[in-house]
Amino acid sequence: MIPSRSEINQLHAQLCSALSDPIRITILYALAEQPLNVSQLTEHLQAPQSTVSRHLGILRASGLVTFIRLGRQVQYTLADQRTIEALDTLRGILHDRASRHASLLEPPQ
Amino acid sequence: MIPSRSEINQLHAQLCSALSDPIRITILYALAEQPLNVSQLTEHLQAPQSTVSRHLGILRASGLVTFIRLGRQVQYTLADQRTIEALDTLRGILHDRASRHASLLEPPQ
DNA sequence: TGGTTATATCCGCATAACCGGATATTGTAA
DNA sequence: TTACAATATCCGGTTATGCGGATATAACCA
Repeated sequence: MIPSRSEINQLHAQLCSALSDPIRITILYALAEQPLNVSQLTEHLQAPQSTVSRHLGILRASGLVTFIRLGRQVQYTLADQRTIEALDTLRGILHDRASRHASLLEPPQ
Repeated sequence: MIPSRSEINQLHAQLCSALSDPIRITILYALAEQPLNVSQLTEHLQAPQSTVSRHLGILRASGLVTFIRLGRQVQYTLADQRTIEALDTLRGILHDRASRHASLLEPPQ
């Protein structure tokens, strides 16, 4: 069954919406450095454990992270480095936007 | 004023959430080909005009598109080609996921 | 088994996002 | 001006998303 263009856009949008939360973005960048378990992420994010777990559930459901149980911890791993690539590309847009605004405040050379 | 990391992530998430709708994704890919006015987009999307206009408003607010009035039309343009770059990167993830699933259904070589 | 730790899920509530018909606004041309 | 075309905004209703305390589940240890 070949997915229609609109079905692809639907999935594409779902993937983007998994990225559209500051906590989830923070989690993804943290996991890009190294796999981490829920306690470590909770510590790093300074957010309630249930909140972190909920966001991890969303990232899991979207396939952006994988996890394995290690004893009583659950360790999460970034599933695909391209996620960071895409986030970095978008961050580049923000960066340029910011520096353009900043330059308006500077005196002309 | 240097934005904090969490402020950046907030903006980053806002940018992603502008991408997290199938209609807006379709609009962005269409504008990547050429600038289009609202009527042309409405025709292309086969959606109510008010819906298209609302989505364009969101893309405008997020800075992903720009527009100029040409007579009584308003022509929209993709603001930054990197938007498509990021979308394509994410689409690559989807693509690989799909072909991985598909290969499970194929008989082994 | 009983207790403790790590994580996930539940729940009620608050906020945000989407939809599309109806209406307002803006521009053009007769 | 009046009429029409193109676009934006309003409105009310529905659905999705986020929050975090409380609770359930799973694994480990004594």
